[in-house]
Amino acid sequence: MIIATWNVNSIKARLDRVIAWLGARNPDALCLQELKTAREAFPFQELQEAGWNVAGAFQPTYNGVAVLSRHPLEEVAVGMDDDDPQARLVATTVRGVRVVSVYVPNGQEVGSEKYAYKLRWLERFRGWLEQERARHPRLVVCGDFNIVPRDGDAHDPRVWQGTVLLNPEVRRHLSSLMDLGLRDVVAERHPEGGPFSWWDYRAASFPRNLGLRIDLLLTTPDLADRCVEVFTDRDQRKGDRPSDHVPVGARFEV
DNA sequence: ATGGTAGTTTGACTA
Repeated sequence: MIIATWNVNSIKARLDRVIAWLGARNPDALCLQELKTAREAFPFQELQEAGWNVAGAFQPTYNGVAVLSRHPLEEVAVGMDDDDPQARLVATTVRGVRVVSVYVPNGQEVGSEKYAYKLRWLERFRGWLEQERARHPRLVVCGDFNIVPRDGDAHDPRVWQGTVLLNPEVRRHLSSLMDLGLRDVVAERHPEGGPFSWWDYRAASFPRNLGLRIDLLLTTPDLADRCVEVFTDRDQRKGDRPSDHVPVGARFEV
């Protein structure tokens, strides 16, 4: 079973690329982030015609997350609670695995209102995930965490230290999530750090490989023990109109 | 300290 995550930075701008990638990789589930479109304008028809079911949380212009699969999408949950104005979480069960697609707030700048929202969101997410995990022995949280887990996950940690993406406070929040009994399957196969999943569009960051690993798959131990391969599709940062993130995934023998 | 690019949208915001 292959499960992957990809921050596409607009599904409409990336639709051809996403459909081509789905056909080539044929994952059992793909988690998407930054759809940047209202439900009314989401390309359900194109994806359905290509064979993909969709469970999503939508809002115009910003955020938006989805899970795509050829299999039935069971027990869809949109958002952590009913009064969540930002579309940052969707969960569904695929072939007995609880799949959660998240887009953690970026936080913009330490000390800002957006950073306070990021920390509050992570706090709420921990509470939500604790309950979800209790209900689902096989669970994977996929998404853009906007947190650099280890120094080795940054091209130059000194440059990023103290930013919203890399500081002790956000790392404590990530550890707190993992303390619920979740494992970073990509990190376990790359103890030296990396591979990067995001490069800034600016300043020729990709050709200079000034990247970060911020797109993660956290799984319950049951799945982590069955993980036989992880991948980061770096080629998806190349060519015409790439996202600034690339797909990250894992194959599990279940 | 700032700017560099991209997407949505067509001005300003978010990343």
